[in-house]
Amino acid sequence: MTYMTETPEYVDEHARFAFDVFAKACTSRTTLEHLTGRWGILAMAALWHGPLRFNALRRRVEGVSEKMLAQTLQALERDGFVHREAQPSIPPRVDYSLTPMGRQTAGKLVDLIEFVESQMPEVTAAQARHDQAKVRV
Amino acid sequence: MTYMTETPEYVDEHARFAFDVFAKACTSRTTLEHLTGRWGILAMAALWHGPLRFNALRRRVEGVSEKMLAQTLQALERDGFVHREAQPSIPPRVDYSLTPMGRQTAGKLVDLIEFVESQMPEVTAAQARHDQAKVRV
DNA sequence: CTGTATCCTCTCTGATACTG
DNA sequence: CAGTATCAGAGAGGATACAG
Repeated sequence: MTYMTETPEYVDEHARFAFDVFAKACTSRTTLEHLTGRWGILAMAALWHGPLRFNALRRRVEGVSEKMLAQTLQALERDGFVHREAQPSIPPRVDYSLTPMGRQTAGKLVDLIEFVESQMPEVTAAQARHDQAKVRV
Repeated sequence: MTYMTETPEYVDEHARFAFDVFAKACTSRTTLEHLTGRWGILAMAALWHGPLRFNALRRRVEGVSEKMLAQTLQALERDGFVHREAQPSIPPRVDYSLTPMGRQTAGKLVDLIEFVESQMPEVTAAQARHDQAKVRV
């Protein structure tokens, strides 16, 4: 599958770089969505500092249902970002943790979250400006 | 809104850091979703190397409908990541570009995309292992 | 060209109930 | 505790038509 259907006419060195970056994203769109989806990014961030059991994870990611958390974790496990370790005991105990690859990825996600959070005052200000401009019309 | 409803008992320095990171994400969940949503991240990446007009952007983000692209851009513009410049000419011409804040953010998103892409061979291998293990059951 | 408006579909999501 | 199964609603998303 290709996202890029045409090459910009004004391709310079910088543009060529970006073009490649974007083209590469195509093959990984699904995986990327698992990571950046509504619950994926939160689950990864929650696991960032260490392993968690299913219900502990659920409590940390406020608002997630059992179903969605299970679904999210299954996708992330299949992609190799999350490791699932079940102990065949009664009651069952399952620990979720990040794989080495998952850990690197989570680091970048946390970095993104932190950056966005640091910009929230500016975001809020921008929203206010935008809304006020609309009212004037 | 709070995502964290309990403090882990085993909080050490590292965990406390992660805890804070995660707690901070709460206030910016909506903004984060605009950026990491299905079309948001692709639009940001597409604008990474320079301004684009509406339809050029649409062609670069394969599969996006007019409606969703317009919606996505409006959200990103309102949040202050994207600048929209319309020329009152016939036919109309509208250029979209990243604001300074948007540029920094897009950099992190592109970084994430590139990293995930670089891990795709491992992801694919993990998926194959996972699927094969399932079959055995 | 750059959108907006409308209708319609379909997936995502959450609540509930149930199993091992 | 750690899920799975099922159902129903909400909202994302797409196709089409139309406006400026």
